[in-house]
Amino acid sequence: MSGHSPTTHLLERLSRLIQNEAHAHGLKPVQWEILRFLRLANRFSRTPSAVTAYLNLTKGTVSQSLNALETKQLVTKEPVTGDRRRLSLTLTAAGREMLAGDPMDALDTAVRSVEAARGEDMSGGLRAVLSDLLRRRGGRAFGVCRTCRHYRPEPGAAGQARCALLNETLGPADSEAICVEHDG
Amino acid sequence: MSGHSPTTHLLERLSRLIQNEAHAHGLKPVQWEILRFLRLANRFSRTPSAVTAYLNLTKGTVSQSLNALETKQLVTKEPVTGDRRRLSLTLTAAGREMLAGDPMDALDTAVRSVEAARGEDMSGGLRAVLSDLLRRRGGRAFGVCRTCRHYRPEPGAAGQARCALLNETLGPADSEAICVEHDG
DNA sequence: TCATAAAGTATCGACTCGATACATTTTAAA
DNA sequence: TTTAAAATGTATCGAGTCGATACTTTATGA
Repeated sequence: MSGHSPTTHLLERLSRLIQNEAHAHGLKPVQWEILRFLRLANRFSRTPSAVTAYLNLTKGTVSQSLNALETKQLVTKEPVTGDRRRLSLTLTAAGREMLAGDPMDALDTAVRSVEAARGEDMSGGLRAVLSDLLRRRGGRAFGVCRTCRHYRPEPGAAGQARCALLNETLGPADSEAICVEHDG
Repeated sequence: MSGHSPTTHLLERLSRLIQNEAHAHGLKPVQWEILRFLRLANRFSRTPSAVTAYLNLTKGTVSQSLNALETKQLVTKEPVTGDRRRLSLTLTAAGREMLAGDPMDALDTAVRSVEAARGEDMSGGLRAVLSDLLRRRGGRAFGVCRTCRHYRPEPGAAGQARCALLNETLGPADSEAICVEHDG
């Protein structure tokens, strides 16, 4: 008997439920997650290798899944100028449309309603759990540009910034997007 | 851009991480979950249909997964006396041994450490989220015998009880086990 | 009794995913 | 500058996932 703590047990059950729900509209769980990542990632991070790192998948799975998404015309691939090994991924209009029917919206609704009703924000605890796990596994935690050590706000221009690592200018949208190069 | 709330996003990422970690020791995620369920379930609930309902899988997946677990000698199947359609599942000694190396122990460690450090118990909020989702989907929430409407404590005998639905006596271990028939 | 429901099995097809091998291109080192 | 090592992505294998569908056997209830 025995087993895991109540919270762990609930996370396991929620994880299963999330997997179960993620088969909607003819897409597979991983395909949904790739679409969600592409919606959130900045332009330096919309590549197969960033998807691989973020979702902790194998290169093979990502390559296959991207082919499936390309066939469904939800994502396009283009070569990157400057590095001929790389591909740049873009959500098509159909891809964004698909995200409007994201089955995970039900989870989001439940989470928002529970947090509002209980006056409790679980994100701090969950973020700590995720960081702990990723650190133990040696993975990167990722994060949005604005919180990165390479982030340099442009003095005078509100919302404008620069990435000191890639030496690229960042608009307001970039600053709030997920970046593979994020370094806390 | 935009997307889900921070908490939802973290639950999605944790779910992915949990899936990724669940490939240890030659078992697949679902196989691990079946082993965990069998460790927690009472004797009325160690059947393929209970596994199917609890994990929200299809009968086909459960049937296949149980065959795999039986081949690995982690689980045994026996016919049930009284209903010749049913099978009773039992964790073998090797199955319990396998659970000693459960990759989800890492999550449990992280959860316990974070909750202790922050003095925060997330189980209430997570339980509410899970209930909300299950209710919306029409699924049962399950639960342990002791909290069931059919639970009848045996007056005088500490820990002894009876199930009014199945008309069976329950020992202390049964009372704390998950039951498919659980009704809040 | 007899239709219906429930418990499991079997099969198909698309996808997941670790593992391995491979072709290109880039980067760093000698 | 040539060369070795690393990085990006693809291709293939094998076991498993999982919705869908069809089927068998056994219980149950009108």
